Amino acid sequence: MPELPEVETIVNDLRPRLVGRTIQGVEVGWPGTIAALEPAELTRRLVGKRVVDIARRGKNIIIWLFGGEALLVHLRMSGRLGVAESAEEPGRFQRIALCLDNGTQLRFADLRKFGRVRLVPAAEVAQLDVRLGPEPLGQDFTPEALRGLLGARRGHVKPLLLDQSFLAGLGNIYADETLFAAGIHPHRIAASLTGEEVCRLHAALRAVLGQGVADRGTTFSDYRDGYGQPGAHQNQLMVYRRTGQPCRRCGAPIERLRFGGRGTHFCPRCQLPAPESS
DNA sequence: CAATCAACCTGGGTGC
DNA sequence: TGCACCCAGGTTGATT
Repeated sequence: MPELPEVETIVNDLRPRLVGRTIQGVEVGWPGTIAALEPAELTRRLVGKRVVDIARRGKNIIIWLFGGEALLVHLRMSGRLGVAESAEEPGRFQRIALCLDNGTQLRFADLRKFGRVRLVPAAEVAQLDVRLGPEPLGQDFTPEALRGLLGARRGHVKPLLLDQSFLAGLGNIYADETLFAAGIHPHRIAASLTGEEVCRLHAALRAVLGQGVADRGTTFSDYRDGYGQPGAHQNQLMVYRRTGQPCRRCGAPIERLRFGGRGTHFCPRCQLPAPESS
């Protein structure tokens, strides 16, 4: 499900209902979600801890606890995170619930069980900045910065946009939509982009991700915001999962390619391949 | 460095 | 209804 705009929406939704709350209990529905940690051990270390902040880095959700540790949440494909009244039915796919001191619960649900909730020291949160590329909506992410990143790369631009160590937060939907908005064919070699194309790509990243946030994310099936509501950006998509349908700009049928197992959607007329490349 | 593939999981959709 | 596929917002590690 969740790429940068979805995770950003969830974090902003949760902040006012989570910060300042103290954890009073932990319910583990599926131990795989907390990986190596025993449920009893997690409970022991969480009960009594107060949430002091919540933040996003790439697609990671960082729930800061008093004392310096943090819960690092990754939603992967089908994870959901929200606050609900304790009295509400848990739902079939609930994996973890943190009981809070005001009668609500922070609930993590995940149909496919790929998502993870890990209790980590501050040093491990800091490691995110080593592992991940820059934030595409950040102040220091300038067209020049993007040009510098692309210049050394000989690979195709589409899979590069999905590489979290290259740029943090893009997933399959927004990568395809960004390349359409920039008018760049997904098969182009990154280092071959002209200065003008790099500027268009930079502007497209900002515009597409910004609109995704403004629309509160893209919902196909699993994604819900912090209140359990679907997003609205699925109505704005130009190419993603529109194979065979007419391009909303030029009318040509949208085509689909595959890069390392990931479906890639593009308009063959609005996103021309490089003249000499194949 | 670049690319592919298998794993990790469950469910929806389609064609026979 | 059943069954056999293919598809899916992600990441990691092995392999070539």
